[in-house]
Amino acid sequence: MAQVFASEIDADACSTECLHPEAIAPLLGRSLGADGARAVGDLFATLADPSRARIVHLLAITEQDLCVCDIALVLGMSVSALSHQLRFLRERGAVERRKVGRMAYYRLVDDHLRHLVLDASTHIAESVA
Amino acid sequence: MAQVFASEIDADACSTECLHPEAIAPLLGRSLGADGARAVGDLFATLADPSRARIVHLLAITEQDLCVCDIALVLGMSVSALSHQLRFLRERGAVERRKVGRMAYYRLVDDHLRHLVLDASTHIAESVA
DNA sequence: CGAATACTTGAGCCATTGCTCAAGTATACT
DNA sequence: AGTATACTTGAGCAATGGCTCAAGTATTCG
Repeated sequence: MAQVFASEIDADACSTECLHPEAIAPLLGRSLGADGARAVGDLFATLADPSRARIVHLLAITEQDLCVCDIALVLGMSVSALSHQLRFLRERGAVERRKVGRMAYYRLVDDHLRHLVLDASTHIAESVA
Repeated sequence: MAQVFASEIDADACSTECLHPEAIAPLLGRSLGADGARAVGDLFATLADPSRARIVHLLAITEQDLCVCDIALVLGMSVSALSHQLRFLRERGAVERRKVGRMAYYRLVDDHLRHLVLDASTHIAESVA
């Protein structure tokens, strides 16, 4: 298990009195390190933008793959903006492209992302009720 | 269930030929609308920054609440930067503050967020292996 | 009271980001 | 070949975000 540890603590950094050594001692090796935090941040950044959330959600509820033009129509986005975001998603391994003639069909390949976006949207729909 | 629907489709927007009406017809009412997308985006934006991911992760693995100074020490962040992020998290209902004298103790109150960050960090630790 | 501590907050800075616009590539049609 | 279609990409721009720095509040101590 590739646990990512925090960088070593600079114990003299703080002005002593406010610390609770007994509280933080058990946490010292377990906090997210810089690499892990960046990876977690990147994962959630994928869905942190409304446009990408809509794209990923749409692909998550679709059985077949969709061409850029269809996605643009359904979401009401410009083809250019969509293509930029699809590139972003593709570089992060979230979606895959299948080219047929001059069309490009995209589908969601990251199942973790599918569950995240579907859970989140139902969770939000409930809490708004 | 407060399902959020996409804005109505401007069917004439696209230059006809590339569309797959049979593919997009079943999707038309089910895509994430602007409000839902913003809500989903806000949820994931909470964890989309490495610093916030570390803060939320730390509070997620901690039973008791922690004072600002302790968090700053464990994460190696400046107190000011930390306070800004804690304010961000507090305004979104992710964490709560308990004041004792001149200290402020924070704890995670959003269980959805706790599961998200813990699932994500284990998921990432596995995939890095 | 005044000084120190623990935290908060506003201003400003630099980096990032999501978009539009214009141009570019690749495939299909005639 | 030439044009049209489907998508991609780079440049540039306005908006956002996270940080530092400095100042401010509130509580404690002497």
